[in-house]
This record gives sequence, structure tokens and C-alpha cells, in this order.
Amino acid sequence: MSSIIDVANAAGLSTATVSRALRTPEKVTEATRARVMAAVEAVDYRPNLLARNLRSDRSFSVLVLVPGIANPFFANVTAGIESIAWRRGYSVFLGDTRDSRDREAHYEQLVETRLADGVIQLSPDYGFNARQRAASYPIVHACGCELTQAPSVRIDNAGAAREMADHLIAAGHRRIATISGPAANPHAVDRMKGYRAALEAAGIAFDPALVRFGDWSMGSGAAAANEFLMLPNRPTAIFSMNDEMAIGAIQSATARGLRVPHDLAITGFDDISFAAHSTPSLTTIAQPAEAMGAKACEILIDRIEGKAADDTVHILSHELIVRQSSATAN
Amino acid sequence: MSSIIDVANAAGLSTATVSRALRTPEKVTEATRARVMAAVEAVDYRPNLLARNLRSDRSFSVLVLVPGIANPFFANVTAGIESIAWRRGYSVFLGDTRDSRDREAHYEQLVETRLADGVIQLSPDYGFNARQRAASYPIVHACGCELTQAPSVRIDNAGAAREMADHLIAAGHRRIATISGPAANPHAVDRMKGYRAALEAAGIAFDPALVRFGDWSMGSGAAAANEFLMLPNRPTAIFSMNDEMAIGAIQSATARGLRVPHDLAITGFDDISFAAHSTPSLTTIAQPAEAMGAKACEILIDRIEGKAADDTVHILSHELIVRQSSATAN
DNA sequence: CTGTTAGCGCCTTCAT
DNA sequence: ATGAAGGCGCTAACAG
Repeated sequence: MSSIIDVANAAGLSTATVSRALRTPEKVTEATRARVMAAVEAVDYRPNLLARNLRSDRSFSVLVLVPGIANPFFANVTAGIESIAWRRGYSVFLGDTRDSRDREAHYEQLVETRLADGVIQLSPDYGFNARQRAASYPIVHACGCELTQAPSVRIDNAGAAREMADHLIAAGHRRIATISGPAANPHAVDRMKGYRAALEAAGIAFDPALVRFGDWSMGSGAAAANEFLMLPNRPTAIFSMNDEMAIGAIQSATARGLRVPHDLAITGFDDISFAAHSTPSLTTIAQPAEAMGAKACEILIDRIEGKAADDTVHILSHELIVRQSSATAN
Repeated sequence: MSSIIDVANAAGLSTATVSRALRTPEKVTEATRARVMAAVEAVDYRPNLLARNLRSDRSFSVLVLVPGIANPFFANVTAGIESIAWRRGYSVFLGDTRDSRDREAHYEQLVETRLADGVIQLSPDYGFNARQRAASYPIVHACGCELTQAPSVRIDNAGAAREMADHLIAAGHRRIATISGPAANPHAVDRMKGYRAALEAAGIAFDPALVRFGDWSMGSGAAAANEFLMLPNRPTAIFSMNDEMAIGAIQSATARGLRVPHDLAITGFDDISFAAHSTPSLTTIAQPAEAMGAKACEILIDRIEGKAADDTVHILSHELIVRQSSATAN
């Protein structure tokens, strides 16, 4: 593997000149630049970025901490991150935490050992927030909750949930069940607020029997729906806090011979690609997943490079997408 | 940021001894080891891995080239890769090629510039295979096709497609349409072979009118199904070459008032998580996505570390999963 | 068992 | 505009 020394020898120049010709061409004669390029070609030179990074104490890579890359929503956020990182010349380390605090901590070592210049956190988890305060390196949250501190990107989860519940109420529903995420999950907490606010505004009493906590998986959504449907006075609508659980709920309802939305309306949250193609298609809240990742990545790299230190909470806009699963019965 | 020198000073030892105490504890006294540990603690030392990697000319990271991380199947393969990389102390760079040759080439620079020790390729693309031959660094294919060279991991795509078509034929179908991936895609080519072999064995003439080429997306599956269903003599079954297109096909069929599987059987390929929860649930071929990624990663790291240079094609077993979408009519 | 020394490949003063 | 020299932080000889 040829080094810059080989190029220098081949070109009859010093390594310093070669370095300059490659990195700051304007500081070098047109002629020498050509000589260097020829030499690079001749010895098939590729800079050793390990060395360059050591020298500059920068790695030009960012770490993305994702609770699970197999989750389509997070995968989309990650895709948004990658697109910006790519454009700005950074690589991305994939840190799949699998919701494990231990794994998360291990991955943070990548930054502390100089292998990454900063991190983008996709989990809204509190614990990490707390430690973040003490962190000496740049962190940006791409999927924040109300309590997430700046710099961060998020949507108005409570507001979006409120809109969805309002939508169901407007369609005439009074018994609206909800399939929440894990009780302590910040996104679930925020969305629960919106759900309850909508009920209250409509004068509908909150009924704990109409709340079940899933784990965001389709199976847990199916199980929750089954329980709701065995209730003596069963709900006429189910507001699920993500699309996967809603899809599971549709499956349960259909298996019991119920027609969605005629007998039971079901709504999701996120608008993953499968929402538009489920049977029936799923009414949901569209989150700008890629844009959230992209924005977070822009902010992070700006920080890393010492540009304007954005210290705000960016609230991107969501959108209620009405599809078949909540269409007004007729 | 404290360096090994700070630790050495704090402990009253040389940097070499500190390094040894940390990396090869057995070469050092119990007592000095304790002193070093205390000093590490005292100055809050974290090794600079940029420096270590330069010294050893190794990066302890692998690059995964994935056509699109938002694709659930590839996301699962990637998760399998990450789990092994994690276990063996490697980090993973996410190289999302978005099916672009240009992006792929750029990402390969990570290896050539010493930032990654090897690459795992998820695309079965021919072009890359060709270049691979000349590559000077370790490459392993995780989702190979028949033409993919070793070392690689794959399933028997033709065999699996054959099984699926046989399954439909056994259920009494004679007009079996197929929604293929892009015509030149190696996986599509392999699966087409199996489809045609099954027809031939059953004495069913191959009908080009029953073949449509999608792009693996749900939308393309829906469009293809629509075309099939407008045919004067329409098919009674559709064999889709992935689950997404099958889900799109279910949507089209249902929208036209057809019942699946009663009026039209539909099958997929991959067994992504949504296959089991679609309405109706989807008959498909289960590919061991995580295991494929994991195996490929094991092979790659073994190569990197100079262990047994596995130079074989690993064919993992698939499984036909029969669900509602192809249940025998009754 | 520990210390001294050298060098991985690059870039950046400091000279010229 | 170019060259010489030093050093980023670490570890692997080589001595002792």
C-alpha cells in the first residue's frame, strides 16, 4: 500500500508539497499539481485516513444510536441521516442499541475514543437525556419528546394524537380505545396526553378499561385489540400509537369477523410505507421521518464543525392522513 | 482530553508499561496494574483509537453495502451483521448505496483508505462481483445469487421459488401469474427459473402474459396485479417475488372486490414481519435474514483476522410458510 | 517486569 | 512556492 512518501518520490517532490497539492491545490503551482496527480496515478495512491484523522483529531463520522434498525420508522430516520452525512462527507456508524442501556453505553465509547465526532440519538429515552447533560461531545436528538432538551428535532406528538382523537370523535365515536406504547415511553406519554385532552374537550369520560400498553409490535397490537373486543361494551374505534400495532389490531378485528372501519375504526401513527398498503389502508399521522433524521444530522455536523451552534428544539410538522380504516361508515 | 502520557505521569510509570497494563495485563505486575488502573481513573483516560488503529493498520470496523436500509429484509440482514460485529468487537459503517453504482464506489473508499477492514455486500449485483475479483480487501456477499462467487451466503432462490409454485399447483392452480423483480435482478432471475421449472414439470405452458416486472415496491405490486386482473382470462394465483409486492397485490385484489384466497391466491417471498400480520396473512418463503447477515459477518471477520479463509458458498435453508393468502379454497 | 526508542502516515508550522 | 522537521497517541521492538 503506497503512502504519501511514495508519491513524493515518484514526483520528485517533498511530502509536504504532495499534501498541499492534494488538500490545498491553490497553494501550489499548476505544474507541480499535475506532477503530483501523475505520481498519485502511477503509484495508485490512496490517503490513509487513519493517519489523517489522527493528525486532525477528527474522524468525519457520526454515530447513530437506533433502538432497532429493523423498525421501519427508525430505518427511515436513519436513511435521512445517511443522506446528509453523505452529502457533507461524513460516514455513519450504525449503533443498534436494541433498547439496551448497556449497548448504548458501549456505543458511546466510539465518540469517547475519537472514532466518531458526534452522535444522533433516535430514542427519546430519559436516561440518556440525563447523561447527555454531562457529555462532552455533540449530541442531537432526532425523535425527541416534550422533555427532550435542545438541540433536537421532533414533531408535536401530543398535538398529533389530539388531532387523531378529534378525527375519530368527529366521526361520531364516543368509545375510543387506545393501544399505547410502553407506559414509560416518552412518545407514548406525550401521545396519551393528546388522546386524553381530546376526550376531555369532547366531554367523554376517560375509561382506563379502554387503555392497553403494547410494545410497538404487531403482535402486541393484535393482543390488545383482542382484549378490547372481548369487553362487554366494546369500543367502536381504536387509536393505536404506531402503525405496527394498528396493523395487528386490524388483523385481530378481521379474524373476529368485524369489518374495518364499518364495525370498528382503527388508526395508526407514523405512516410507515405499509400503512398505505394495508387492507384496509390505514388512517395515520405522517411523521416526516427522513426529514427529521436529515435535520438532526445537519445540526450535528454544524456543531461538529463549529458553525452556528443551533440550540433550539425543531418541531417539524406532521399530517393527519385519512384512509379507509377510519372512513366514515356509510 | 487526557492521553496515555497523562496516565503514565499520574502513575509514575512509562507509557509503554501503561499500554501493557491495559492491553496485555499478564505481562505486568499485579501491583503496577492497580497503579495504572487508579491513574486511568484519576485522569479519566480513554484510549485514542484513531492512534491505536493507525499504529496497527486496522480499523476494527466493517462496511455494509445495502441497497436501501428502509427495506425491511435488508434491515434484518443488517441487524444480523451488527449483532456479530458487536460480539467480536467491530463497529459497522452503514453504506446505503440506494442502488447507485456511484455511491457504491464512493463507499468502497472507506476500505481503501483504511477506515474499514472489509465489506459485506447485500446486493447480488453482477457489476460489483466483477470488480470484486480485483479487490484487494475482504468482501463477503450476504444475499448472493447463483452467480455470486465465494465467499458468500445465500439461499436456494430457484429451489424456493419452485417450492412455492409447486405449492400453488398442488392447490389446483393452473393459471399462475408472477410478479417478478426487475428483469435483470439476479434474485429475480433465479426465482424465475424455479417458477418456470415448476410449470414445466406440471405440464403447464409458460404464458408471457402472466409475467410482470415490478421494482420490489408495494406500489409496483399493486399495479402488476391490476393488469393481471384486467386480463380476459385472468390468473387464479399470483406468485410475487417479494412480500411487499404481494401486499400491494392483495390491496389491488381486495379493492376490486376479490376475496383472497378464495377468488385469487397470492404468495410472497422473504417473510418480513408484515407478512404474518397482513390481511389476509401471507403465504411466503421464509429467508433467514438475520442468520444470513450474521454468517456473512463471521466469515468476513475470520478473513480479516487471518483465521480459516472460508472460501465456500453457504446455502442456508429457507422454509415455505403457508398462511391464509393461499389456503386451499373450501 | 519495566523503560527507552522508534515509527505508523499525515499535515502544518517554520524556514528558505 | 517548496522543503525540512516535528508530532498527533499509541504500541512493538529492544534493552536492561
